Amino acid sequence: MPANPTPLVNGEKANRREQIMAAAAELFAHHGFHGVGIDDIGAAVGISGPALYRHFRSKDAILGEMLNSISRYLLDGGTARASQRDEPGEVLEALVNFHVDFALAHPALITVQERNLANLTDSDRKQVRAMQRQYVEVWVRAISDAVPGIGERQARSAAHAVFGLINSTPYNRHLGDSELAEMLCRLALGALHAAK
Amino acid sequence: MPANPTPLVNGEKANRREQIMAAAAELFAHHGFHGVGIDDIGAAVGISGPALYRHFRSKDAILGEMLNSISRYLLDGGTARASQRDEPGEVLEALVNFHVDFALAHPALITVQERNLANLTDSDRKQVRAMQRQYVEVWVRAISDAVPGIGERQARSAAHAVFGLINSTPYNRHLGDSELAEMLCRLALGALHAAK
DNA sequence: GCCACGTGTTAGCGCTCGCTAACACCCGGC
DNA sequence: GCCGGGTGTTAGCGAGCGCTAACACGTGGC
Repeated sequence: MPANPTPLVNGEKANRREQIMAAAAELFAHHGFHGVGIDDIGAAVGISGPALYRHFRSKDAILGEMLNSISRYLLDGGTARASQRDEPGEVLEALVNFHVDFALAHPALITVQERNLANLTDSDRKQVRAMQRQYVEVWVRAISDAVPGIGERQARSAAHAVFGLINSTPYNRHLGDSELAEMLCRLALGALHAAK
Repeated sequence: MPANPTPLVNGEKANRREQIMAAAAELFAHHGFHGVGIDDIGAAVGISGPALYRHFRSKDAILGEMLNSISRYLLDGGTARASQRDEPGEVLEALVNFHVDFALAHPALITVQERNLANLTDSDRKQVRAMQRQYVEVWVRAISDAVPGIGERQARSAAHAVFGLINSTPYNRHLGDSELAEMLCRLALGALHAAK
């Protein structure tokens, strides 16, 4: 993996902005965007309510930045992995591994991205959707190349279905991480090979 | 534009309660529970806000009844189909078909059930979770029987993953219904056969 | 020593929310 | 003819929301 300076969100000794984003991600994932108050987010990082406005322009901006960075991370990582390999089967496997790793490492972000598109500002939503579409296209190409005789629309449906499969990590805590990762990869590839 | 999906327990002429539940399902699916107001739900069925309280005790009660009826429908349908067949492969196939049919017919309900468990009353949540757990157990048994050598925890993870796959229908509108149904069944069974 | 700045606080605004109160109308049964 | 139950209306309550205002305090540079 090429050194990616943007650490996405992780909660330890990050600076305040990143702390806030991590806490907000957990809260949004659990209660939904409208179910979380400014005060809740503040309390989760040990400051109180309005102090957030020293770091973000608005509550919408927190969600906007969160979804933008997730989409960008997936799109960049996906295109990199797709262009780095030649054999169609390998490309698909690399994409599956990449997405599984992300879903396992950041289940809250997966949840937020899946559920809260509708709560974005118009302009944020436009940007996020654009990146999501491009990410899907990376998968569609990979699937089309790896599964002989599959149509483009079938490939797109299969891609969405496999996202659903992999993104089940938030509900899927019965196995250890590495065991679950292996299982999800096997399931995803099994599904894709049965697609045509 | 009242897109009206046929209510779960379909009385042929939908009475007010069912109308309200259907409208609320669409709205909850799109905006999230806290993103929808009483007035929005009322407006969607042509009455205004507080008139809802002639039919439901509270906004929570609407969600509670919705999730309860979904869970009950899935559990009843799943157990029926599982007990009606003998061969393990057939049981699994029947379960997949059943769940796919439901997800295709009621994408909004699938979305709401997936996202809004946390917004339920404590007692409602307890009931719904109990039924969901039982439904998962039906699947776990079917998978354990049909996939030789798979462990129980692996089967549970596979079940959740396949739910995620099938429940992708809300994002998956590129194929016609019957084509998508066939695709999802094939993907789900392909995944499950690759589970061990 | 002092000022500018970054980061925190509390008070409170304007608005929306879920819900109740009070009232209005329709309609079937006696 | 009238009464009562079912279903609708509008007005308005108390609470909670996102956000701003006004102020406090520590720190580094001159």
